[in-house]
Amino acid sequence: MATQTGVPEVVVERLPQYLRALAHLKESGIEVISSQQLGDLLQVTPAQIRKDLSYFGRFGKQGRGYAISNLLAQLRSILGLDQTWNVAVVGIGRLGRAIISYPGFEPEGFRIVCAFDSDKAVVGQWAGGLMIHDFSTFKKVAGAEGVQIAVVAVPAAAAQDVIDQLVDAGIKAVLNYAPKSTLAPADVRIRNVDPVVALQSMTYYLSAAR
Amino acid sequence: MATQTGVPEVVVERLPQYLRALAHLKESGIEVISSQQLGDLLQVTPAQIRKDLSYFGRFGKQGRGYAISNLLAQLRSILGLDQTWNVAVVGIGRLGRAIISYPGFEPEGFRIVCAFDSDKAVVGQWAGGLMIHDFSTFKKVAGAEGVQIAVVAVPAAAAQDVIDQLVDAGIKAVLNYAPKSTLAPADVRIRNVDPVVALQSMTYYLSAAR
DNA sequence: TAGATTGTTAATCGATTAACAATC
DNA sequence: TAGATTGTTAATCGATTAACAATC
Repeated sequence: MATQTGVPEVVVERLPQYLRALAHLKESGIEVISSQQLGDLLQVTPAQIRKDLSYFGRFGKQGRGYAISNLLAQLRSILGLDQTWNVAVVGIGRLGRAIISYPGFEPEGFRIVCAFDSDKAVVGQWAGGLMIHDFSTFKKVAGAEGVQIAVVAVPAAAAQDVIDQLVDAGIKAVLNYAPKSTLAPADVRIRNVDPVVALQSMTYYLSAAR
Repeated sequence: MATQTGVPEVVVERLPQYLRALAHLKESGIEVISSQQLGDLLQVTPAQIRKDLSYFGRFGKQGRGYAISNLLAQLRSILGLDQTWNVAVVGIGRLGRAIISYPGFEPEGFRIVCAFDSDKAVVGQWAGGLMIHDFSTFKKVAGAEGVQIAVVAVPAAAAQDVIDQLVDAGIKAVLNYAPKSTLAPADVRIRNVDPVVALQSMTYYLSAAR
């Protein structure tokens, strides 16, 4: 039995970029695109696009390129975006409320179905149409709501503890807005959204002539 | 003359992570740390930490490790964080206002000094203590304010046009919140903050058993 | 001094790119 | 058919890791 190496994570992370560009092209009425043209658009080499796609199947036609509608559907299916995902938001402060109100999730199939906080003064209130639950009830409430993904928007000092409890409740995917690098078991995916860290690596290039 | 290869970008992007962990350790009163201990904390190999740091200098002591205060100061200096950076926010909708009000930038040395929008109904209003300028006046106003970094929070459809104009005004670093991959000259750094893209690569691992 | 840990070189690993036969 | 472009293999490139002499 051959060892299943799997698809490199860096490849999986590029697929949503392809998806977005293709969706945009489709809206413009374009029906077919070559790896060369898509590469020009995204500033990656055509070889990389073809190699990336080849991990998953053969989606193109020689001499012609890729049918955009078909490739879109294939990528959506590969990424698991042909279904709706139920999301819980933990930490309903200023940032958590902005996340709940952000209109960009729902059209992409991410439905925020419940909200949690551990501050008794906030629990029981409503935010963006959702009742705020006590975080200590996460496992029960999130389980009942079929939550598969958690968004963490708590203060840095609380982030690790919250993530430990999410892991304990069986959550396997966390979008972390807390400015803290956190640890989780290898089978739990964490993506950090951290504008300050993003800025801090750009200033390196702004300082002096580099 | 040897070709100056420069520091790999992936190394520069790890430095803020080191910085954050070290700042946290310092607050806990810890004064010295080995690459082994820091690696355990961040889940990277000690060899990687030593190699990364070696691009910039020799900051440790054999047999002992790194003096945290000193390493922090060195990293801050390397990243250009021993100065304040002036930031402009472009696009003052719901998201732009949340960014202006986000309390995490100022303590890290990123000062939001001006705000822009191109909607005449919004220009002239105030948001978070800043008057909203017409984006057509960006070059003049941002120049006068000494802006070095722009944050883009406009709709996807407007993002490329806005970034073109920022580049034209001499901006070399853009933090892009618009859900769109954008192009810019090689000497202009762009970092994308895009929670939907982050979610879309996690769902791959959630679908089926991978 | 003995023990620990750095800084750096060399080996390994994995990702990207180039090249081209297959084929639309 | 001639031209274009895929899918895939092999070559290249670059990043990570292991190993260890130097040295605190």
